[in-house]
Amino acid sequence: MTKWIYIEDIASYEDQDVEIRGWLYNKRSCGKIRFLLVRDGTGIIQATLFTPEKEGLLFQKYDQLTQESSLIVRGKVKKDNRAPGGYELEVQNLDIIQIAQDYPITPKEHSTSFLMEHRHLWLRSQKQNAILQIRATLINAIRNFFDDRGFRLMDTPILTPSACEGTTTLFETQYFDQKAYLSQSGQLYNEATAMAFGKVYCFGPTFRAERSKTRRHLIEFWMVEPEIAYAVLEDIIELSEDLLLFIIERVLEKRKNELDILERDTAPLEKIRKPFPRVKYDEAVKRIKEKGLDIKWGEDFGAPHETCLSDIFDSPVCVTHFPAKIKAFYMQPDEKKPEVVLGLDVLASEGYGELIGGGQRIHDPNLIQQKIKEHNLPREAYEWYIDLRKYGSVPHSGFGLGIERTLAWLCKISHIRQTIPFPRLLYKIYP
RNA sequence: UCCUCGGUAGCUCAAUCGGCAGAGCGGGUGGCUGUUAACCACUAGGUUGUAGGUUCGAGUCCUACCCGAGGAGCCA
Repeated sequence: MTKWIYIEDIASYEDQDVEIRGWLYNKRSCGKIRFLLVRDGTGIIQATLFTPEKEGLLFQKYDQLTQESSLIVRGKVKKDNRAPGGYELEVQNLDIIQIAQDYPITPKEHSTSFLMEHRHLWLRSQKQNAILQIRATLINAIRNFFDDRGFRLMDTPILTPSACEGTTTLFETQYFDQKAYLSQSGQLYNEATAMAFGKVYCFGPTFRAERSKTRRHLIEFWMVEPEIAYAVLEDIIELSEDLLLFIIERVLEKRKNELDILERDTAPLEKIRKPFPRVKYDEAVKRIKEKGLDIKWGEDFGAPHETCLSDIFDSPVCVTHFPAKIKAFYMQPDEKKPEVVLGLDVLASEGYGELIGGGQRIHDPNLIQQKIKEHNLPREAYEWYIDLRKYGSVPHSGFGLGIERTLAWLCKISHIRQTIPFPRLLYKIYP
């Protein structure tokens, strides 16, 4: 029996007979030599066919093969500089599993809408494969980061009885005879688990029913949210720096090949060091105005403002101390300047916008009740949340990191829809 | 939701002033002993998004609708 191996491990099998199970990526011929490009999900290898006479069995099989036909090839692994990837397989034996008829994605350019309609097949293409390999590494790095630092994983519910921050952007669904909503953040629940476990994180999908249609938005996206009891703003600024540096380092180390496939220039990522530049909202507004953009104190940043800020610094930037009225009800006011809150946004470099949003939460029981009232939130839905301030309340802080935006930034790809296997976009839920 | 642009062969696009519907890729057939999105020759392939209208004549002009792309607001 020939050993079944994966293409990513091919280098350890030089001059040995192996079996590869995969699909035909492309084929070429030149006289009495034929080339198959076989992919198996972990890579692509060139397989060569030689036959003295053209009517040979291998050539008959070659002629039948079409793009994305499934096949098993057996042969000897050879080092050869002429082969893409440096290794090729001298085929002795070829089994056709199924002939694919008229595979729609040809080795030519296609429009985005066509590729999105065929997302289930587009995943097989080399660049999409590279992006999602990096996604898996990114998620693994994030989990390792928190697990190794003693954070407890706490899964927060996806079906929730009320809004986290407001009610306009939630997907409503039926929960037997009452209404329920798809979670847009695990944060409020994490404030409860942090009081039970000290430091926690949740990792899961979140849903926003906003009618936004930009390269930075998904309707369904994944977010990791750490929350730490007794932590203040400064603590989570440092945590966010350490997290981003760790994932950059890990992705550069493990996914060099995939970043090459994506033609990602990694120099800007390699240059990133801590501490990141820190600006308070007041100063950020001043810097944006100096660059000639229009913004007034009290306004939230738009996409051009975020791009402007990240262009000024050659690194991710921590923006803090925002006006209270543009931030969520639970944000802790600054003691020295109560009209601003101890919020944190980390903006990516290279114009990729907000990666992280978070801050220090209100721990005073009277203040939290006052804010709930001011924001016209239904008090009965927040009784449990108010309890957290009644029974051993402490200062606490946390943030959320968007997985897809982080991945888009790491890969430097233009649109977030390529960073998740099956993106949910405005009005688009197929496939 | 608003603004801008687009819809022609399976795919990506061209078609001058309103005047014969075209090419590359992919498919099929044949050729080539090291190809790199291989190449060369031949070949099949069309209700021009839908519905109206103007005109001797509409892919092209007008109206409505449908679908898509890019951007804005909001956000991670």
